Amino acid sequence: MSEKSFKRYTVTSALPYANGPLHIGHLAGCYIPSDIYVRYLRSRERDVAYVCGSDEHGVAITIKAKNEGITPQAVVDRYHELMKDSFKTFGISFDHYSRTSAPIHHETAAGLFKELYDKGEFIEQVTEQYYDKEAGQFLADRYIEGTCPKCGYEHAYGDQCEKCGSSLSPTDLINPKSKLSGNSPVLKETKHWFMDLGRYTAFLKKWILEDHKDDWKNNVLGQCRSWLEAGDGLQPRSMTRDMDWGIPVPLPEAEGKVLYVWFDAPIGYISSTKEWAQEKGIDWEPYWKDKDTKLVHFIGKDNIVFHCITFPAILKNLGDFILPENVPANEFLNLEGDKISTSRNWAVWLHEYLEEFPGKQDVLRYVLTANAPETKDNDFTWKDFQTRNNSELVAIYGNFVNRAVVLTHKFFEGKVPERGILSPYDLEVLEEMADFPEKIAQSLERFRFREALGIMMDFARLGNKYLADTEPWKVIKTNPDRTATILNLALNIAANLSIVSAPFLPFTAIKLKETLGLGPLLWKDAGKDQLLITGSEIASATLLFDKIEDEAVEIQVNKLLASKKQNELSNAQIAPMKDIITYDDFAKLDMRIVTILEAEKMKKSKKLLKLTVDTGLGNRTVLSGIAEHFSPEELIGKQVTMLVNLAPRKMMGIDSEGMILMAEDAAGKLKLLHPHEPSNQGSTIS
RNA sequence: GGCGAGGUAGCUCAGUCGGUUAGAGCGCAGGAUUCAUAACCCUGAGGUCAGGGGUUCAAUUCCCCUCCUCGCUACCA
Repeated sequence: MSEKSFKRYTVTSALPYANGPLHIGHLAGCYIPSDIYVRYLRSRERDVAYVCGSDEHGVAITIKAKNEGITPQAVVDRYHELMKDSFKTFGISFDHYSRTSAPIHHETAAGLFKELYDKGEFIEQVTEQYYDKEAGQFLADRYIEGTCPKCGYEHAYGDQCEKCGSSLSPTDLINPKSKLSGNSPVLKETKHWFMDLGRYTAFLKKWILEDHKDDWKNNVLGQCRSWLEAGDGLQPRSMTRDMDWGIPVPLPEAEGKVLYVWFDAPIGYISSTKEWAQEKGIDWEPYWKDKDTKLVHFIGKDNIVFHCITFPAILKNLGDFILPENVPANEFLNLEGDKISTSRNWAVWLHEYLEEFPGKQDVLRYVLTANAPETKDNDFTWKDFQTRNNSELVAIYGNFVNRAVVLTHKFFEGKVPERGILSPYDLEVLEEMADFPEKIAQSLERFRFREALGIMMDFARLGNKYLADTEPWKVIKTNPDRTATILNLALNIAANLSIVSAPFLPFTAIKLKETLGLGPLLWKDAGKDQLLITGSEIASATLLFDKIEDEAVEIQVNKLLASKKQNELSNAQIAPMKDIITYDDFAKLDMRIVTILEAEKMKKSKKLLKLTVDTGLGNRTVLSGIAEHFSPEELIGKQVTMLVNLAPRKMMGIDSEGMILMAEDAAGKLKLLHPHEPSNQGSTIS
């Protein structure tokens, strides 16, 4: 298979779900690798359609909309624009970025559903599902919560108990509750259309486990095997859902039902291709139906089953569609040791990165490629981000280019010096240089992006070594001609670097080409040793990469720590209720609204403030252990709550005649309690 | 629980269809150097290949067991 040469390529990246912004996990998982791959293919002048789009259906979006009190359309509009914009700024070079709410997608998905229906592909089944009367909708398993029958955990989901890990079905739950309304759902009959995936088992086993056992990634094969060789085999899977958000099922008896989002989402690749072809005025079909087209799906590991089992089964049934040649799924990226989570705000958001690190797209692209979770989950840390920038991009790549350019300006007035006789060492270096493009290409063709990037950096190292070994800054004193040859070669190495690094670092490659005054160059030019015209001017040196200082990294780490703290707060245990008291117990407390007249720090005390308050009954002195939370100035004039009949207590030689009441949050931070509008001094509280 | 992927140097990862001294980058130490963003270049130290058992002349690699991380487990996407 891998030996086959293809006429064209259709490359897809997982459609990002439009219920939140993009983060580094998305990028590392599939957008950066696919973009590198596609940029490489284009450089090789291959015919490519690189398509993607926002995935805008599914129950999660309707719930988000409900929670925010807006329409699902408003949710997806917001995130579609944000994601599209972020991708563009970040340099993900889709040929087309569509969305699943687009009319062309509705038509395409409904049309293909109908085609399968007409072929008799679906099994109709009436089942009983939980229905939330108040919310007026059927509930996905995930949105039912109840007590786990196996371990008694009270917040088990309808599909799984997080505590004991057992898989459940919603009817197993004891005392099920809708997560939408909190009510007890009722069972209600509903009809759905199922694909009988079991019919494809033999075909899928041969296609994946035999035909692709050598060229698909281990993690992908393993995941497929676990489905295909499961004890019960592949089960029929419902392709429709009871919902009002999505693509209506194109059947008269399917009122109030939409296509399952995993039926329609992969078809989004097809409709995106159609939309692109339409705009370009070309035929979309060869990109999906010609046997000479190589279809590649870039996804994260959570999507393997849909791209390797369900979608191929659909394509297979449709008959004239091709199947993916490869599905190079990546594992997951963690962030500073914890898994990335949208709901916990534990993420580096792309749109924020682009604002906070303007012009540093390539740095993130580099770091996420160098540390891509290709074979196992990986960890992104800001420290690593800084180190890779400073000691790899700046010190190796940027430094080499800078040296070559600066030396050329210093010794040859910024003109490409003439090449003279080549030394044996020169020839050796040129020979080595000529091997790099093919080595990088081979790694890229095999989806080994980390490896390819490493080889690219080795090429930059070769440049540095060449300068270190030939020492043009010394040779210039005795032999200007030889120096000219050295710098001519060094500049040619830099020119080559601009070609082979372009898929990984597109912004940098452009800057480098501009600096060297190069025209458009293709992969086939890489390895050549005379890309520059002797005597042509090169621009003065600009730094391709800047150092990232500790402060910039600290800001990011602190931002994450703040998220973590916020999470702890929202998850904090509420203090249990104290013992019941009588009204008489309560009535003994004399609490009043008082005004703080004076406030000063107690000498020799970290915690105590000395306050003078007007209680309406006269002024009192109160010592309060709040100095770490409030400055004296911010307290003066404030009306607060005070327990006035607390027995006086001497602290640091002063009598404290009462107690200011405070609320304490989970983080131990104190908050004043004051009346919502000014009150008379001494107003009682009961 | 079942299935799958992973556990290799301080860190991030290669690798091993069983075979001399297990590799790379970064980090660290030393050297050299000064064209370059104190960068480059050279050298070096660092590993019970998660743990235990087995097969074998030989195991990091194959088999079994245990531990740890992550994913999937079919209505989240």
